[in-house]
Amino acid sequence: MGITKNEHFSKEQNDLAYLAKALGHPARVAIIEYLSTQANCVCGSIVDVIPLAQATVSQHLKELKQAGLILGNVEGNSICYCLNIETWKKFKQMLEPIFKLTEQPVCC
Amino acid sequence: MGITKNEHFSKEQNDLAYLAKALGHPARVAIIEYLSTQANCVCGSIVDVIPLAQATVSQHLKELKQAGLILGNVEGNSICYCLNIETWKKFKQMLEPIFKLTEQPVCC
DNA sequence: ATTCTTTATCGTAATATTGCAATAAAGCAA
DNA sequence: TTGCTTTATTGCAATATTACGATAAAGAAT
Repeated sequence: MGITKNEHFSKEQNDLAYLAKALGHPARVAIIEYLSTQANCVCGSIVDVIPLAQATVSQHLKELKQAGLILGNVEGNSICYCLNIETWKKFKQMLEPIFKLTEQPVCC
Repeated sequence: MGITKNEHFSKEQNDLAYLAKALGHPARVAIIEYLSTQANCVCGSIVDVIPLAQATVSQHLKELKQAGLILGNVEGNSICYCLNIETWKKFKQMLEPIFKLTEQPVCC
């Protein structure tokens, strides 16, 4: 059907899935990686860095913003984007219990 | 178009996106969390734990297997699933550079 | 005022995803 | 063998996603 049955799952499960889904496209990974390598917020260069049409990049930025993974501030003519650290902290916390298991010996 | 233009992005970016996408559904998050709370591999109870039809659960398990996030071994009548620790290690390593940034003060 | 730059939105087409009923396949139980 | 249990696969319908051209909106530059 294409529609996800969120209602059967916990808020935490839906939240983690939503963040993971937002990161689940190479263009959005590229945007996040680009932002993470810049010391400050990035104004107006994302469209030049991502090899997709401007409309498509804008759409991906919108999704990342909706998921809370990035922030966008209007700065005169252009828009400055940066990582939303608070959301990334939550993302990290949600994955940590599973990542912890990778430090232990394999069970089977 | 629904089709993703992978070829414009690096293998690393595509790999990370693929893992994130595999986790980008609450049912798949629920499956992973269930497996992560069991001490050993889980044989035949996943269908009872996930509130979706058997065919749908099977489909989600297939996607997780394809992404390498879980392993499935035939055990007589049923199939035993467990987390694929090696892939989770890679997943962790790929996210670590971004997660590291959450430990620093916000830039702007 | 007009033009340029930058980003968002709309409309559309192609493809992917989600979900389930029905059915198949493969082993166990009687 | 016959039936039961468990999981996979097929086929289908409904919805979501991806991508882009065209256009709008808003400020900057001339």
